[in-house]
Amino acid sequence: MANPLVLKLEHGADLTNEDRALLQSLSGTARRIQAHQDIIREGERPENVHLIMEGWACRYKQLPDGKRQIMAFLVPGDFCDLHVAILGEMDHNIGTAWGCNLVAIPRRIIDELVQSHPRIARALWWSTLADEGTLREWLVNLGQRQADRRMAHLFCELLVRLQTVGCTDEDGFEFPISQIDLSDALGITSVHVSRVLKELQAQSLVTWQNGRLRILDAPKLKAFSGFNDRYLHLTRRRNGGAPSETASFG
Amino acid sequence: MANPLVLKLEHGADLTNEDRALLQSLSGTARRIQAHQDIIREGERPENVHLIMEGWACRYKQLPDGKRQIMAFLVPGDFCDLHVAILGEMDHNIGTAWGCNLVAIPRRIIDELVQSHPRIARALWWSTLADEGTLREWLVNLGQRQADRRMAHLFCELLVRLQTVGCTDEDGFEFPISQIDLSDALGITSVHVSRVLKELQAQSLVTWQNGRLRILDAPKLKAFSGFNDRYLHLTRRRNGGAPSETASFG
DNA sequence: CGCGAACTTGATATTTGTCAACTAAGGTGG
DNA sequence: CCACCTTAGTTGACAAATATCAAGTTCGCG
Repeated sequence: MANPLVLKLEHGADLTNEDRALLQSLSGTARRIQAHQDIIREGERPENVHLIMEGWACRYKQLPDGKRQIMAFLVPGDFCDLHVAILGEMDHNIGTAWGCNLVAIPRRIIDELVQSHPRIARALWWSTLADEGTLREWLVNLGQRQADRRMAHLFCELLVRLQTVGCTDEDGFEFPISQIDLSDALGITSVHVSRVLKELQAQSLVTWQNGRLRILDAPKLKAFSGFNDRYLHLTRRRNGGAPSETASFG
Repeated sequence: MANPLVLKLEHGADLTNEDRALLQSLSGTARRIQAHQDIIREGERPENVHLIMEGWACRYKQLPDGKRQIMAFLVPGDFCDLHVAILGEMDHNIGTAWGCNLVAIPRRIIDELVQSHPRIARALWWSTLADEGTLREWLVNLGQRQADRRMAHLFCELLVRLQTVGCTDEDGFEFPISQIDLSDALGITSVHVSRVLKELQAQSLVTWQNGRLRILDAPKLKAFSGFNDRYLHLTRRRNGGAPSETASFG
């Protein structure tokens, strides 16, 4: 099976075969992490860069009163903490939402790779900037859409992202997280998740059984939620600019 | 008066005097933009990098049904579109929330600066990553806090950010935006903004008159909203790492 | 002076949260 | 293999937060 990291980063830069081989070699020895474990905590300065190879993780913050907000779901091919070194320390936690295979890559390896391979450098920055775009869309989702559209929008996003890394089949994907996790991502209560979900299923938009989400009518679901995948920046548009552009920020 | 860009970027890297002089020279010829004008629109690929020197701008997305979500307020020292080149095109709009002085810097200039001055490169990436941290906190704000805390939290953030660039006086700052803009940032209606604001004023936390926001009791406001400025990454914590760290991603 | 945009206020509607009881499913020890 | 326990999910009744609608009010500005 193709490597999710390579599949993803193809969207961020024009990789060479050498680039691909190097990226693939990063994902050598994944280790298994159980569900609901923290991978990195707020305040830490991780020495390794963590890459998801399989399963689900999430970025989250926990408030003093116990409330929790999930700020991103991390799927295969996603980095947890690529550029923390520049910020100093983590300002949020990353935990598994379900069992997860992940690779810990020494920062030094990434640094070297980036210094000698400008396309990889660019692709990695692209992935960070695309994450930021996703975050912006989540903000719109929480701020402007009501619960049913909000949930539908998230499902659309996950479908597209998982398609990109080859983790879907024709009508859906493995989605083994709990309704409680989902409620923390959507900013609603788990009781309300249960009701809204029932509603989406009643409208024949999705089904979610045995940890598997089926998208019954993707176009309808996208229309319903106002989903447009532009913010994911998956379609590389030719950059007329000087060749320096690839190198300048790498 | 000190340059807001320099004041801000000091927090992102250990700048030399040469770095400071170069950054300062960027902000040469600001031009004035009226209130409620777009600076850059979704889908565009700006040729210049835009830097706010004075006034207020915001990132926002507009939904087909007319709803608008503001995703960030941009204040002096903030870039609008530093790294768009890597993403290809803007996935959101940037507009003035009020009159604004801004500088348009040719991308080539930035590219050259970054290639020859690693600390500046690092500081610019730092600013982008710190923006991302801010976005995450906004997500928590929208997802988990109710309207009064949410508004208070935003006020705290703006206070700290404006202090950083020398745009506050002892008890507040110029805040000439409309309640409608504020409502689009907080994800509530402007009617509700009016009510919540009245409440905050009744609690003697703030006053907002004649386009000027006074923070009457900052510690109380921070406690009330659960504000902690860690996510802004303004306090540089020493990075034990190898010197390569400054250069690796620059 | 009068217009229009922003803001305020009250009445009411809608969405979502809270609480509590119940059901279903998975794991563990006897 | 069953009794029991725990956790997740469901459902209904009710409460709280916020939205909507509509009618003022204020204020800058032509």
